[in-house]
Amino acid sequence: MANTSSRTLRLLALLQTHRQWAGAELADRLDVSERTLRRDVDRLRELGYPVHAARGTDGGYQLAPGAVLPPLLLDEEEAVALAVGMGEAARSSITGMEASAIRALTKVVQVMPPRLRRRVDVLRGATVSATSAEPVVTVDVLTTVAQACRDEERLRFSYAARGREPSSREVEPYRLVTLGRRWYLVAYDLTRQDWRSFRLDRLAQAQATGARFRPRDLPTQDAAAFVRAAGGVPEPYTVEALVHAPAAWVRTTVGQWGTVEEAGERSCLLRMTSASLDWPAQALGNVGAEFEVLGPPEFVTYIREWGERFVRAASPRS
Amino acid sequence: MANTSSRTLRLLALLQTHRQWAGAELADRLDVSERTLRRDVDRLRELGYPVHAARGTDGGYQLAPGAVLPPLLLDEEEAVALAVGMGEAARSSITGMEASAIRALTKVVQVMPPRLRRRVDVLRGATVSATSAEPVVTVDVLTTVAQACRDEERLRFSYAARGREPSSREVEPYRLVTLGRRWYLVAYDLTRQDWRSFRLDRLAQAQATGARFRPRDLPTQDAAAFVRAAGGVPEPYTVEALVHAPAAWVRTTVGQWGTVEEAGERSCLLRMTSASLDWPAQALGNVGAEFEVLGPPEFVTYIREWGERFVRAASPRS
DNA sequence: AGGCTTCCGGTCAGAAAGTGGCCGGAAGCC
DNA sequence: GGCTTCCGGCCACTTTCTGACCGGAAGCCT
Repeated sequence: MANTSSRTLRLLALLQTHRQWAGAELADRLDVSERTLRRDVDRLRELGYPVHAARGTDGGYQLAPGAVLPPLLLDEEEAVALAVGMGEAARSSITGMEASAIRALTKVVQVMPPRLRRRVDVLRGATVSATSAEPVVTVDVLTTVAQACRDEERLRFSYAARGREPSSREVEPYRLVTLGRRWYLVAYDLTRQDWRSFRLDRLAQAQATGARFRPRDLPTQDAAAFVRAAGGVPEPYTVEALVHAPAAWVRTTVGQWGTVEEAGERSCLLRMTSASLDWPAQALGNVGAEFEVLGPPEFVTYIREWGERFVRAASPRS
Repeated sequence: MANTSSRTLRLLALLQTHRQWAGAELADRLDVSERTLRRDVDRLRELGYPVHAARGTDGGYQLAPGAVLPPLLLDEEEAVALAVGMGEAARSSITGMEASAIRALTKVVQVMPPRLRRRVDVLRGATVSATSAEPVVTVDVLTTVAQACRDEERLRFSYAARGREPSSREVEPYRLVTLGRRWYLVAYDLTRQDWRSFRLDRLAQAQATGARFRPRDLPTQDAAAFVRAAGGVPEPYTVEALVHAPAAWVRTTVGQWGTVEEAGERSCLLRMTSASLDWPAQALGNVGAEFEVLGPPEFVTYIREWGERFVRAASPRS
């Protein structure tokens, strides 16, 4: 405990929690002489972390942004917040960020004591939010699966295919794919002796067996393509509507969830792809402008019902 | 660089990126003998990080969850994802988690090279999503303000009060408050010689001056109460509706964004507080059940207009 | 300007680690 | 039983770490 490396780490932790630290204070906390503290600071600098020092009456040390990212020293609360936030980010975020979000998530969850993990799941449950009532993928499932893909370890889990009893599976995980706001695992099913795709929200008790394997070649070029091609996976809807508002405005409200094309002077064509209809409906409601639904027919019905329901809700009853 | 502490850290980093590592492999990467590696592992264990070791044909070392959270070693991508995710989490999440989310966010941002910070802001811009077109608080503003509160440092910024020209302010920051999906800073304004609350999305070029101060006593008990009491801040709406669906169901869809009370056998009373009306409208739409809006009147109108708009949108035009 | 506080880094000598090599042992897989 | 892997004691040697003392430089305040 009175180690040098431990002290270096503690110093870094201290520098991360307060912006400014007086030398004497730090030396005191670390229980070393000030001379040694100065040497420790030097050590940090040699490791690439730019510790800034100010002299004078209220001088002190502070950690500045630099070329290398120092190890983050989080407390439990922060770690939980991180896990919850990353779970959310991975699920619904900007294309290209999911992978990094999951990597970060995996790193925290891997070292989190179980009691913290439980807290994460509880909090995530509370976050399902109003956006839609889709089944949630637990952090545990998400991270063990991601980890197994990364480390090329076999995976055992129980899978409840649509309407069927849950069955136990053992697979060689290949890739994690996100499609239409859902997560899928592409894997080689060892009992079925074939490639399969699994919806993560139907998967439970995921566990890496520890057995390593050499990844096989996927028949399809691309894991995402495989999921799309694999039967049984519901094709997401592609919704089209003509919105009577400037394209720029629509673009800012809808953000990245759809594509917008100019159509005439004050109108534009909005196209959104989603596994469910509630999401595009919300988006259109948010735009706040007049629009016409072009398709698909289900969406027309959906919007009409929603509209009628709202009109009824706003009419006083006897 | 050939330091012991640096090596300990690198070992930890390696253990975080792969679940399983063979001893020889690790020794090789760290460029030490296997004996020393074993000692390094021991060192980690002494520091409280439980490194699990398996013997036998494909044995190896792996980092297990333990009592202490080891420092997280993130790469740049992960750090960016973390910042984006935490920014989101802080803004819209479960009560009680914002503070930790912000602390975590501050820690990363503090050490992030500026170029990464820019990437974070770009990505956050893309996340505004369909939920609503509210102005976004930049990470920079959020973190410098949070940091200044924490470290009791004076803060200088430019503030654009409603409809007025931006003016420069110097304050003693007190507390960060989130209210109705918005962020406020409660601070003692040094030029005005009085307590003020500032909306973070109207605040720019925030910068800690470096001058420390001893926090004054806030006249109000609670910073949140102060913001609510402070004139000029628009009171959020409190929306009420009678939903004809089981309370449990409504609770799961609406999550924490509202309170649900049983009302009769198959109905419940849903109450939501929000700065804007679009949010509760979406939530009600999502529930998918019949409902009656009880108030306020603006919301009745809002729902009716939304409903009529949807009905029109679903009707074919000539 | 002068006094104060703070960080800075050289030198020294003793104390404490870290290091590789060697080896017999124990645990898990085939 | 044979293989592979981790384990940890021992030893001699090297390197680093540490606290104490110092003169110096930079920044703040009066």
